Amino acid sequence: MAARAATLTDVAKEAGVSLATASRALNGSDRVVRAELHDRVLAAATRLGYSPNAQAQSMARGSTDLVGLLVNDIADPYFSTIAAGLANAAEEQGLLVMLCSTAGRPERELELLGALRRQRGRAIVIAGSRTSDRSHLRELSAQIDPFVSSGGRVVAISEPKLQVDTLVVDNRGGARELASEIAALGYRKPAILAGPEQLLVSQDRKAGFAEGWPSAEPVVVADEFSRDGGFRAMHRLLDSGAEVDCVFAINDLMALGAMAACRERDVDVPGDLAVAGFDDISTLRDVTPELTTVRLPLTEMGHMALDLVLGDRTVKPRRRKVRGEVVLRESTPAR
Amino acid sequence: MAARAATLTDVAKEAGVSLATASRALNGSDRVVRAELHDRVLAAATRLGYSPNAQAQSMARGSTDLVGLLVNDIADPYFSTIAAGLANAAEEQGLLVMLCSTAGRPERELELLGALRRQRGRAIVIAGSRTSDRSHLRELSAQIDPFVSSGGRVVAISEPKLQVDTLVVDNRGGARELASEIAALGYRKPAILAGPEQLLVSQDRKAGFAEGWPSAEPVVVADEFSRDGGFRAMHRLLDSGAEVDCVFAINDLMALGAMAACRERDVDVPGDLAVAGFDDISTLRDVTPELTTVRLPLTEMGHMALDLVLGDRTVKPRRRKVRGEVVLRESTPAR
DNA sequence: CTGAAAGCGCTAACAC
DNA sequence: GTGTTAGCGCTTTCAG
Repeated sequence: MAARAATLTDVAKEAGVSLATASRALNGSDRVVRAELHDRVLAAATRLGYSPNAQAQSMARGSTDLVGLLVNDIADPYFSTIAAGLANAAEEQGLLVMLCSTAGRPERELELLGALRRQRGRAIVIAGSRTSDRSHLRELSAQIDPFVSSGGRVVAISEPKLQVDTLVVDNRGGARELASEIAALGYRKPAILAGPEQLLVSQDRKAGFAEGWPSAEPVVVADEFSRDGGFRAMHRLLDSGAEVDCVFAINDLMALGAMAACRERDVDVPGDLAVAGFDDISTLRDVTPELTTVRLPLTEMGHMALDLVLGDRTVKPRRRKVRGEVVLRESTPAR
Repeated sequence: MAARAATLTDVAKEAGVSLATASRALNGSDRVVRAELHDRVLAAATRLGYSPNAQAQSMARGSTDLVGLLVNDIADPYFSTIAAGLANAAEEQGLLVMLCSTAGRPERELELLGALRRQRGRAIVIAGSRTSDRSHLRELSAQIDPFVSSGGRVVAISEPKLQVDTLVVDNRGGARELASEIAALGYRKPAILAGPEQLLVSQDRKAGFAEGWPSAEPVVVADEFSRDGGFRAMHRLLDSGAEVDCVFAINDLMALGAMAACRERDVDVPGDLAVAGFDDISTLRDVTPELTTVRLPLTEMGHMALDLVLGDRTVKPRRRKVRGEVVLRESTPAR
């Protein structure tokens, strides 16, 4: 019934003090309030079930305790792990995370970025891969630039395409190393299960793998950046009759789908075909055969992103490189 | 440099109109603004890179576009899938999700709930399981009650322990059915890998399974509610030498850990031991052997939670039951 | 140490 | 149609 939440004015009245005093007592201002009044205010606040209005506080103070997070799909373990790292780091600093998920539609990025900007968070973390779409990039910048020049901060976890601080994932290097390690195991005929053409992660990992492979040009099949995409891509690869002895799926989820497809077609992994992924998603560490992959420190990346975006701002667009570590497991045995 | 973001006043001045007109042009108020002025305002806004201040808007309007989400661990696929469903549903309604993750420390729930309350969101979704800790429950209520009675809305996805709208997951019924279906397959000596004693999910699923099992009392080993917990619990179960032909892990993650432990000890699943889980986490649908489990419509639950919490509020604490569906797969073949 | 009052950026009566 | 103005709940000078 009580349609209205208790305000600071209510508390002040209840405690018989001024608004200013109530404010000072409830939040550690530099001014000190006499112990007796202090207690009276606190008691009144409790009695009224008072909770400060964060919106009003940020208006008055001119700053918020929010940080925005923009991801492609929060259900994807890649992003949810980063989100977890970020949420923890944010919590340590007393910040709240505003979550936006484009649910796989990169067009939505713009709109959601706008929503995040309106919230006037201290910082915005953009965690999805960039695409090669130049006009989209321009539109993003049109949101980002005014936000930044009015004191907002933005960090991207991706390819360094935006003029903002960036946690640059070394996709290319990781894939290159993976390729050469797999080649060293004795494989000769590689295929790549790629994601959507415009996604830079996909391009970079694909290019890196090709670079790292000593001789043959890998066969490439592209599909969605998901378990189902990997499943379909693998089926198409098998249908094509291409002669292949190992498959690099652009991420673990696709690798998972690929292995499922192999199982369905009675292709033995790794007997008939070796499979490798990228990311090292933790829930996938127990699949059989254990998946060779490139480990990314996802949780830590969440932390790092916040550190970067909240850190010293003297240098303008700062880059921080994140390297992956090749983890060879059962799915790519030595031949 | 420009330390200040453009305000509506700036835009109005730039366009040579009044504040009110600028406001009306930028947001579809019921008042109509003459086309020419309208365009002038829009142009000015673009020129200035204007973005409305959501905080100020909510203050003036007296309502926000926020919904809070409180989870135990956003990296856990159970929660991230619910979060994805919720985020999508929220987006459809033009709402933003504020995410808080207790990171496995239920004590933090209180504090985070307070933070969410301060934000004055339209609604708060509490997605973690309740515990049997009565004093904690009371403290939660102390936060929730004033929020609700001042017009806020709260929905829990869990056991109906809080006096708020609740999406009640039928853990007990699901586990009961699972037990009887597994028993019908010919198993005789069950064990349960449970989670922390105080967590009601764990209690309910355990009790349900025991109820559904026709004869023997299942052996119970408890550990953390995670992959590693399942791993350790299974090792302890095997160490104990208990004679067991099937294991019910209280959730899929624990089941995953349990299977990993079996692999390590050369216990064949399902040859030597059948394993079942609960939740039907999507990334785990491809593990081998395929895991028998109870499927929960997690994404949909996110949607439902928002519907429930935003829906008609005439009836006070409403309950909506979510039933799981037993999915028998390779990990529990007929004997 | 305490109180009065001026905003923070915006919306929504209320006038014209 | 458009403009004026009074708040929304809080912090923070500025006086006392």
